[in-house]
Amino acid sequence: MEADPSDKVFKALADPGRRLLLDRLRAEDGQTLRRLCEDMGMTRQAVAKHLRVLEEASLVVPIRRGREKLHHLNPAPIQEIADRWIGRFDRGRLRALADLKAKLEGDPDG
Amino acid sequence: MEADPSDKVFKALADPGRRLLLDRLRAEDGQTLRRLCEDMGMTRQAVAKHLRVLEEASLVVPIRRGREKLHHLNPAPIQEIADRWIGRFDRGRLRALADLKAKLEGDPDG
DNA sequence: TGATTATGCAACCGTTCGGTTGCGTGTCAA
DNA sequence: TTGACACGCAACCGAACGGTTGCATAATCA
Repeated sequence: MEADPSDKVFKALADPGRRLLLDRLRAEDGQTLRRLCEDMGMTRQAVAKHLRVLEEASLVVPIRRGREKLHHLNPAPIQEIADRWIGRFDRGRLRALADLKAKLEGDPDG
Repeated sequence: MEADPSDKVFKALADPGRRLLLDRLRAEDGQTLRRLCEDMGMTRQAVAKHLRVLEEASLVVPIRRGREKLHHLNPAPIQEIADRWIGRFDRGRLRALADLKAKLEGDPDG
């Protein structure tokens, strides 16, 4: 039902825990699940679920190394969103905000 | 519990319907609720709920005009995310993707 | 005034989400 | 070979989500 491929990325980014995981992988790439569980305040299985969501959004690429699974960050989908989607709201439109503020202040009854 | 002010923005962007509403407001700013309901495939109340989420994320600013409510797009929070958060995953890191691909291809067993 | 229009409010409902517990499987090391 | 370690799988649970229906309220117009 959902054709937009970037939808998974948006949904994956919607959770603060998952954003934290991305931050941690950015700080140190290729960490193991056990390692990523530290200071997350939740069980290993919960973290594994979050990582799975990130994997399905292609934000994290897992590499099996013997009995452990190294998680690698893939920033490409985020850049894609920044370029394709957020780029639409370019800085030129930010001028509209000033206009809006002026309108709000000059027309207090709404 | 959630201190991050940008969390609401991420969550608001997580729904494709809400992203569509932002797109429509980008195409034509200051639309009424009734207008925004057209071709959304859901009831007015559902659209109103989505708009409320966008308002609480400061992505949409409503202005009452008599009995109707004009919805104005505020791209600032999106730019904020693009600058503050997505900016961390700068293009320099995209080189890591090539390295990762090489690693995956050169080490097929994972 | 009275009908119509634009919106708000609230209860309700099925599904998804974030998290847990419990158990199974494969890998490494003594 | 045995035990510990890293991980996967699945059932379960409460809360949040996306959407509906029904009714109330305020502004406009004939």
